[in-house]
Amino acid sequence: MTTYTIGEVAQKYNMRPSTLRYYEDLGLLYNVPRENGHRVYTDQHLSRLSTICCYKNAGMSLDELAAFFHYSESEEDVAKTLALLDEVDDRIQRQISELQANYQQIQRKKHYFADIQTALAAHQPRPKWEDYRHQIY
Amino acid sequence: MTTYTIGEVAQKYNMRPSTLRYYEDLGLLYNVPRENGHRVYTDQHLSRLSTICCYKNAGMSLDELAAFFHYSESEEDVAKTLALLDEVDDRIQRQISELQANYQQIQRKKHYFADIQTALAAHQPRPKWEDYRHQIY
DNA sequence: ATAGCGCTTCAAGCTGGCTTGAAGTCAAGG
DNA sequence: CCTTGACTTCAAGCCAGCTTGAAGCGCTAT
Repeated sequence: MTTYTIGEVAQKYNMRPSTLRYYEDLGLLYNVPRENGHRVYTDQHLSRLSTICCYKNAGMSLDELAAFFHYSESEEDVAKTLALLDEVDDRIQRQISELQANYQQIQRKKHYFADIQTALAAHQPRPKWEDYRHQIY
Repeated sequence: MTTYTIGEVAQKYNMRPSTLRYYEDLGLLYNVPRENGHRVYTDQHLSRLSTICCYKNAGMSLDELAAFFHYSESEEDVAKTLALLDEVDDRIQRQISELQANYQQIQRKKHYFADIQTALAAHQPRPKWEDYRHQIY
Protein backbone atom coordinates (compact mmCIF):
# COMPACT_ATOMS: atom_id res chain seq x y z
CA MET A 1 0.00 0.00 0.00
CA THR A 2 1.48 3.29 -1.11
CA THR A 3 1.80 5.92 1.56
CA TYR A 4 2.73 9.57 1.43
CA THR A 5 4.18 12.18 3.74
CA ILE A 6 2.42 15.49 4.15
CA GLY A 7 5.03 17.13 1.96
CA GLU A 8 4.47 14.66 -0.86
CA VAL A 9 0.73 15.08 -0.77
CA ALA A 10 1.08 18.84 -0.69
CA GLN A 11 3.30 18.77 -3.74
CA LYS A 12 1.01 16.36 -5.61
CA TYR A 13 -1.98 18.62 -5.01
CA ASN A 14 -0.13 21.85 -5.34
CA MET A 15 -0.95 23.06 -1.86
CA ARG A 16 0.97 23.81 1.32
CA PRO A 17 1.37 21.29 4.13
CA SER A 18 -0.28 23.87 6.36
CA THR A 19 -3.42 23.65 4.25
CA LEU A 20 -3.59 19.89 4.76
CA ARG A 21 -3.23 20.34 8.51
CA TYR A 22 -5.88 23.01 8.37
CA TYR A 23 -8.30 20.71 6.56
CA GLU A 24 -7.63 18.08 9.14
CA ASP A 25 -8.41 20.57 11.92
CA LEU A 26 -11.71 21.32 10.21
CA GLY A 27 -12.52 17.63 10.10
CA LEU A 28 -12.49 17.45 6.31
CA LEU A 29 -9.62 14.99 6.19
CA TYR A 30 -9.69 12.58 9.09
CA ASN A 31 -8.27 9.36 10.41
CA VAL A 32 -4.85 10.31 9.23
CA PRO A 33 -2.59 7.92 11.17
CA ARG A 34 0.82 8.96 12.55
CA GLU A 35 4.16 7.20 12.44
CA ASN A 36 6.65 8.65 14.90
CA GLY A 37 4.23 11.51 15.18
CA HIS A 38 4.29 12.19 11.43
CA ARG A 39 1.12 12.04 9.33
CA VAL A 40 0.92 9.10 6.92
CA TYR A 41 -1.47 9.47 3.98
CA THR A 42 -2.81 6.65 1.79
CA ASP A 43 -4.66 6.67 -1.52
CA GLN A 44 -7.90 6.82 0.46
CA HIS A 45 -6.86 10.18 1.78
CA LEU A 46 -5.87 11.37 -1.65
CA SER A 47 -9.24 10.36 -2.98
CA ARG A 48 -10.95 12.28 -0.20
CA LEU A 49 -8.73 15.24 -0.90
CA SER A 50 -9.72 15.18 -4.57
CA THR A 51 -13.34 15.25 -3.51
CA ILE A 52 -12.68 18.23 -1.27
CA CYS A 53 -10.96 20.11 -4.08
CA CYS A 54 -13.76 19.31 -6.50
CA TYR A 55 -16.49 20.65 -4.26
CA LYS A 56 -14.45 23.58 -3.13
CA ASN A 57 -13.77 24.51 -6.71
CA ALA A 58 -17.47 24.19 -7.41
CA GLY A 59 -18.03 26.98 -4.89
CA MET A 60 -18.80 25.06 -1.71
CA SER A 61 -17.42 26.62 1.48
CA LEU A 62 -15.33 24.50 3.81
CA ASP A 63 -18.20 24.58 6.30
CA GLU A 64 -20.63 23.22 3.76
CA LEU A 65 -18.12 20.54 2.89
CA ALA A 66 -17.90 19.49 6.51
CA ALA A 67 -21.70 19.28 6.62
CA PHE A 68 -21.73 17.31 3.40
CA PHE A 69 -19.30 14.71 4.67
CA HIS A 70 -21.15 14.56 7.93
CA TYR A 71 -24.47 13.86 6.22
CA SER A 72 -23.12 11.44 3.70
CA GLU A 73 -21.99 9.17 6.46
CA SER A 74 -25.37 8.72 8.13
CA GLU A 75 -28.02 6.63 6.46
CA GLU A 76 -30.84 8.99 7.44
CA ASP A 77 -29.32 12.01 5.85
CA VAL A 78 -28.98 10.84 2.27
CA ALA A 79 -31.74 13.28 1.38
CA LYS A 80 -29.73 16.15 2.80
CA THR A 81 -26.69 15.00 0.88
CA LEU A 82 -28.74 14.98 -2.29
CA ALA A 83 -30.13 18.44 -1.56
CA LEU A 84 -26.62 19.79 -1.13
CA LEU A 85 -25.53 18.12 -4.36
CA ASP A 86 -28.45 19.72 -6.20
CA GLU A 87 -27.44 23.05 -4.79
CA VAL A 88 -23.86 22.58 -5.94
CA ASP A 89 -25.03 21.37 -9.33
CA ASP A 90 -27.04 24.54 -9.69
CA ARG A 91 -24.20 26.77 -8.66
CA ILE A 92 -21.74 25.09 -10.97
CA GLN A 93 -24.05 25.36 -13.97
CA ARG A 94 -24.66 29.02 -13.36
CA GLN A 95 -20.95 29.58 -12.90
CA ILE A 96 -20.15 27.86 -16.16
CA SER A 97 -22.60 29.90 -18.17
CA GLU A 98 -21.49 33.12 -16.53
CA LEU A 99 -17.89 32.26 -17.30
CA GLN A 100 -18.78 31.51 -20.90
CA ALA A 101 -20.39 34.92 -21.24
CA ASN A 102 -17.31 36.47 -19.62
CA TYR A 103 -15.16 34.51 -22.05
CA GLN A 104 -17.01 36.02 -25.00
CA GLN A 105 -16.53 39.47 -23.56
CA ILE A 106 -12.81 38.91 -23.08
CA GLN A 107 -12.49 37.80 -26.69
CA ARG A 108 -14.17 41.04 -27.79
CA LYS A 109 -11.80 43.07 -25.66
CA LYS A 110 -8.82 41.19 -27.02
CA HIS A 111 -9.78 41.91 -30.60
CA TYR A 112 -10.58 45.49 -29.76
CA PHE A 113 -7.26 46.22 -28.06
CA ALA A 114 -5.30 44.31 -30.70
CA ASP A 115 -6.92 46.50 -33.36
CA ILE A 116 -6.15 49.61 -31.32
CA GLN A 117 -2.51 48.57 -31.28
CA THR A 118 -2.46 48.02 -35.04
CA ALA A 119 -4.22 51.31 -35.65
CA LEU A 120 -1.78 53.22 -33.46
CA ALA A 121 1.21 51.70 -35.23
CA ALA A 122 -0.26 52.58 -38.62
CA HIS A 123 -1.30 56.06 -37.52
CA GLN A 124 -4.86 55.16 -38.36
CA PRO A 125 -7.93 56.21 -36.38
CA ARG A 126 -8.73 54.02 -33.37
CA PRO A 127 -11.47 51.45 -33.80
CA LYS A 128 -14.73 52.03 -31.96
CA TRP A 129 -15.86 49.69 -29.21
CA GLU A 130 -19.35 49.90 -30.66
CA ASP A 131 -18.20 47.71 -33.53
CA TYR A 132 -17.08 44.97 -31.16
CA ARG A 133 -19.55 44.90 -28.35
CA HIS A 134 -21.94 42.50 -30.02
CA GLN A 135 -19.47 40.41 -31.99
CA ILE A 136 -19.28 36.71 -31.29
CA TYR A 137 -15.94 35.01 -31.67
CA MET B 1 -29.70 61.12 -20.03
CA THR B 2 -30.75 58.58 -17.45
CA THR B 3 -29.10 58.88 -14.06
CA TYR B 4 -29.13 56.65 -11.02
CA THR B 5 -28.58 56.99 -7.30
CA ILE B 6 -26.16 54.73 -5.54
CA GLY B 7 -29.06 52.74 -4.13
CA GLU B 8 -30.55 52.15 -7.57
CA VAL B 9 -27.25 51.02 -9.05
CA ALA B 10 -26.65 48.74 -6.10
CA GLN B 11 -30.04 47.14 -6.54
CA LYS B 12 -29.59 46.78 -10.32
CA TYR B 13 -26.28 45.01 -9.85
CA ASN B 14 -27.24 43.14 -6.75
CA MET B 15 -24.56 44.67 -4.57
CA ARG B 16 -24.44 46.96 -1.57
CA PRO B 17 -23.95 50.71 -1.85
CA SER B 18 -20.86 50.24 0.31
CA THR B 19 -19.34 48.08 -2.40
CA LEU B 20 -19.80 50.82 -4.96
CA ARG B 21 -18.15 53.34 -2.65
CA TYR B 22 -15.38 50.85 -2.05
CA TYR B 23 -14.77 50.43 -5.80
CA GLU B 24 -14.65 54.18 -6.13
CA ASP B 25 -12.07 54.37 -3.33
CA LEU B 26 -9.98 51.84 -5.21
CA GLY B 27 -10.20 53.94 -8.33
CA LEU B 28 -12.12 51.33 -10.30
CA LEU B 29 -15.15 53.54 -10.74
CA TYR B 30 -14.21 57.19 -11.11
CA ASN B 31 -15.48 60.58 -12.14
CA VAL B 32 -18.72 59.95 -10.39
CA PRO B 33 -20.20 63.43 -10.09
CA ARG B 34 -22.15 64.62 -7.03
CA GLU B 35 -25.38 66.48 -6.74
CA ASN B 36 -25.91 67.96 -3.30
CA GLY B 37 -23.11 65.71 -2.22
CA HIS B 38 -24.85 62.57 -3.51
CA ARG B 39 -23.28 60.39 -6.18
CA VAL B 40 -24.98 60.46 -9.57
CA TYR B 41 -24.34 57.52 -11.89
CA THR B 42 -24.94 57.43 -15.65
CA ASP B 43 -25.03 54.58 -18.15
CA GLN B 44 -21.31 55.10 -18.65
CA HIS B 45 -20.75 54.14 -15.05
CA LEU B 46 -23.01 51.14 -15.38
CA SER B 47 -21.06 50.00 -18.40
CA ARG B 48 -17.82 50.34 -16.47
CA LEU B 49 -19.36 48.47 -13.58
CA SER B 50 -20.33 45.61 -15.89
CA THR B 51 -16.75 45.44 -17.08
CA ILE B 52 -15.53 45.31 -13.50
CA CYS B 53 -17.92 42.48 -12.68
CA CYS B 54 -16.93 40.57 -15.80
CA TYR B 55 -13.22 40.66 -15.04
CA LYS B 56 -13.71 40.06 -11.36
CA ASN B 57 -15.82 37.04 -12.14
CA ALA B 58 -13.11 35.86 -14.49
CA GLY B 59 -10.76 35.72 -11.52
CA MET B 60 -9.02 39.09 -11.71
CA SER B 61 -8.27 40.71 -8.37
CA LEU B 62 -9.35 44.29 -7.76
CA ASP B 63 -5.71 45.32 -7.85
CA GLU B 64 -5.22 43.77 -11.26
CA LEU B 65 -8.35 45.49 -12.42
CA ALA B 66 -7.03 48.84 -11.29
CA ALA B 67 -3.81 48.13 -13.22
CA PHE B 68 -5.81 47.07 -16.24
CA PHE B 69 -7.84 50.26 -16.35
CA HIS B 70 -4.73 52.29 -15.74
CA TYR B 71 -2.91 50.70 -18.68
CA SER B 72 -5.83 50.78 -21.03
CA GLU B 73 -5.95 54.53 -20.76
CA SER B 74 -2.42 55.21 -21.88
CA GLU B 75 -1.47 54.75 -25.49
CA GLU B 76 1.93 53.25 -24.69
CA ASP B 77 0.57 50.48 -22.54
CA VAL B 78 -1.74 48.76 -24.98
CA ALA B 79 0.72 45.86 -24.99
CA LYS B 80 0.37 45.51 -21.22
CA THR B 81 -3.39 45.57 -21.53
CA LEU B 82 -3.22 42.83 -24.11
CA ALA B 83 -0.91 40.78 -21.92
CA LEU B 84 -3.33 41.06 -19.03
CA LEU B 85 -6.20 40.07 -21.29
CA ASP B 86 -4.27 37.02 -22.45
CA GLU B 87 -3.66 36.11 -18.85
CA VAL B 88 -7.35 36.43 -18.02
CA ASP B 89 -8.29 34.49 -21.13
CA ASP B 90 -6.04 31.69 -20.01
CA ARG B 91 -7.42 31.67 -16.49
CA ILE B 92 -10.99 31.67 -17.66
CA GLN B 93 -10.44 28.80 -20.05
CA ARG B 94 -8.78 26.71 -17.40
CA GLN B 95 -11.55 27.56 -14.99
CA ILE B 96 -14.21 26.49 -17.44
CA SER B 97 -12.63 23.15 -18.14
CA GLU B 98 -12.03 22.51 -14.45
CA LEU B 99 -15.63 23.36 -13.72
CA GLN B 100 -16.80 21.03 -16.46
CA ALA B 101 -14.81 18.19 -14.93
CA ASN B 102 -16.25 19.07 -11.54
CA TYR B 103 -19.69 19.08 -13.09
CA GLN B 104 -19.21 15.54 -14.36
CA GLN B 105 -18.09 14.46 -10.92
CA ILE B 106 -21.12 16.05 -9.28
CA GLN B 107 -23.39 14.21 -11.69
CA ARG B 108 -21.74 10.93 -10.72
CA LYS B 109 -22.21 11.71 -7.05
CA LYS B 110 -25.83 12.64 -7.62
CA HIS B 111 -26.58 9.35 -9.34
CA TYR B 112 -24.64 7.47 -6.71
CA PHE B 113 -26.44 8.97 -3.75
CA ALA B 114 -29.81 8.74 -5.47
CA ASP B 115 -29.20 5.03 -5.98
CA ILE B 116 -28.13 4.68 -2.37
CA GLN B 117 -31.41 6.20 -1.31
CA THR B 118 -33.40 3.85 -3.54
CA ALA B 119 -31.44 0.85 -2.34
CA LEU B 120 -31.97 1.78 1.31
CA ALA B 121 -35.71 2.16 0.79
CA ALA B 122 -35.91 -1.22 -0.95
CA HIS B 123 -33.64 -2.89 1.59
CA GLN B 124 -31.26 -3.76 -1.21
CA PRO B 125 -27.48 -3.71 -0.96
CA ARG B 126 -25.88 -0.29 -1.44
CA PRO B 127 -24.40 0.44 -4.83
CA LYS B 128 -20.63 0.65 -5.10
CA TRP B 129 -18.89 3.89 -5.98
CA GLU B 130 -16.61 1.88 -8.25
CA ASP B 131 -19.49 1.52 -10.69
CA TYR B 132 -19.93 5.28 -10.95
CA ARG B 133 -16.51 6.78 -10.86
CA HIS B 134 -15.91 6.61 -14.58
CA GLN B 135 -19.43 7.07 -15.86
CA ILE B 136 -20.16 10.03 -18.08
CA TYR B 137 -23.55 11.63 -17.84
C1' DA C 1 27.85 13.79 18.21
C1' DT C 2 26.10 17.21 15.76
C1' DA C 3 23.97 19.55 11.94
C1' DG C 4 20.12 19.68 9.17
C1' DC C 5 15.82 18.45 7.38
C1' DG C 6 11.18 17.53 7.54
C1' DC C 7 8.02 16.93 10.31
C1' DT C 8 5.01 18.15 14.91
C1' DT C 9 1.58 21.54 17.77
C1' DC C 10 -0.42 25.76 18.92
C1' DA C 11 -1.50 30.44 18.74
C1' DA C 12 -1.26 34.48 16.39
C1' DG C 13 -1.17 36.94 12.06
C1' DC C 14 -2.34 38.08 7.28
C1' DT C 15 -5.04 39.22 2.86
C1' DG C 16 -8.82 40.34 0.01
C1' DG C 17 -13.04 42.07 -0.24
C1' DC C 18 -16.16 44.03 1.68
C1' DT C 19 -19.40 45.76 5.82
C1' DT C 20 -20.56 48.33 9.79
C1' DG C 21 -20.91 52.18 12.89
C1' DA C 22 -20.82 56.88 14.25
C1' DA C 23 -21.76 61.37 13.17
C1' DG C 24 -23.56 64.37 9.99
C1' DT C 25 -26.14 66.61 5.59
C1' DC C 26 -30.07 67.36 2.83
C1' DA C 27 -34.95 67.36 0.74
C1' DA C 28 -39.49 65.85 0.91
C1' DG C 29 -43.76 64.89 3.39
C1' DG C 30 -47.03 65.21 7.34
C1' DC D 1 -40.93 72.91 11.91
C1' DC D 2 -39.68 68.40 12.54
C1' DT D 3 -39.17 63.74 11.30
C1' DT D 4 -37.80 60.33 8.02
C1' DG D 5 -34.91 58.20 4.90
C1' DA D 6 -31.46 57.99 1.68
C1' DC D 7 -27.45 59.66 1.22
C1' DT D 8 -22.34 61.45 2.85
C1' DT D 9 -17.27 60.46 5.05
C1' DC D 10 -14.03 58.03 7.66
C1' DA D 11 -12.17 54.61 10.53
C1' DA D 12 -12.64 50.36 12.37
C1' DG D 13 -14.34 45.69 12.08
C1' DC D 14 -15.33 41.14 10.07
C1' DC D 15 -14.91 36.64 7.64
C1' DA D 16 -12.95 32.84 5.05
C1' DG D 17 -9.17 30.59 4.19
C1' DC D 18 -5.07 30.00 4.89
C1' DT D 19 0.06 31.14 6.54
C1' DT D 20 3.63 32.08 9.71
C1' DG D 21 6.41 31.75 13.79
C1' DA D 22 8.19 29.70 17.85
C1' DA D 23 9.61 25.77 20.15
C1' DG D 24 10.53 21.10 19.78
C1' DC D 25 11.23 16.03 18.12
C1' DG D 26 13.48 12.30 15.56
C1' DC D 27 15.89 10.27 11.72
C1' DT D 28 20.00 10.42 8.52
C1' DA D 29 24.39 11.84 6.88
C1' DT D 30 28.82 13.86 7.60
